[in-house]
Amino acid sequence: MTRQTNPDYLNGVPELLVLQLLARRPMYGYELVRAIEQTSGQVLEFGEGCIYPVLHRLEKEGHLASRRETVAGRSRVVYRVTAPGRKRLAGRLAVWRSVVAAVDQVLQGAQHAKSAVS
Amino acid sequence: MTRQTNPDYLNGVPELLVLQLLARRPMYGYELVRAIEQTSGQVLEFGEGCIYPVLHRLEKEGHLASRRETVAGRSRVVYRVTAPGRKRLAGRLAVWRSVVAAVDQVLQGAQHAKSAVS
DNA sequence: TGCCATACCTTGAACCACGAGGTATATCTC
DNA sequence: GAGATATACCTCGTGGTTCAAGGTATGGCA
Repeated sequence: MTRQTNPDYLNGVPELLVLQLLARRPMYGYELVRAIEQTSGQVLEFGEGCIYPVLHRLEKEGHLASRRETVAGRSRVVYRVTAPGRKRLAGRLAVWRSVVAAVDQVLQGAQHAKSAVS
Repeated sequence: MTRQTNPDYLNGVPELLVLQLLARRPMYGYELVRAIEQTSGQVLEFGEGCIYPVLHRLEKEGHLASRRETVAGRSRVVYRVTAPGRKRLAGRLAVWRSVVAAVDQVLQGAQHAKSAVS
């Protein structure tokens, strides 16, 4: 009960951030987990158990492509965004912005959004 | 797969909006569903199957209080926010804003938040 | 040698929005 | 007055997703 751990409001956010970060430059899973953590100032902390499944799913859907790389004896799976992936990113980004705008509208207004007039 | 219906990013949003709308004035369930739909410009469409459970849970937790009302032969359950409810609203609002800020930070920045030089 | 950080992965549980379905009354239409 | 529509309440089952925890393996450091 109570569910006091993490804040929520996060549904779909991992995928959005993964796509955006990878659109900037190819990265590997462990790196992504750290990048999200640091860049958000520790506000967003998606574990590996969240990020890896997202990566695998996106790759299976054709939105990401992966390539194995070995650096200093360590094997990494580096992901990059494909063309369909960029389209998906654009879509998810638009949805995110519209949702945030809609929530803010309900939070603030409510009185003026009724039916134009005033 | 597919899951193309609604955008997501919505986890916990219904509770936030319900608390905020009720903090403005008491309302009943059906009215809340409509209000959210209209005010958000049809972007957010939480069904009754989403709102009613939220209302019941919040009331059970003491964040809402209800009162039966009969208008034109129609029975309504009107909810209002309690003092603990207002505290919860403040908290959820703060979390929402911090999450949105964090997501935007990751979406935009990332290059300057790294660690200076490379 | 032992420990920690890196780097990958899977599994199980919990949660939540959603759709579909169910009841009942008032009003509007034909 | 018969039927459809709108109001108003409610519950249940499903599916997707985040999260915590655990599991494997290698390299660097003390």
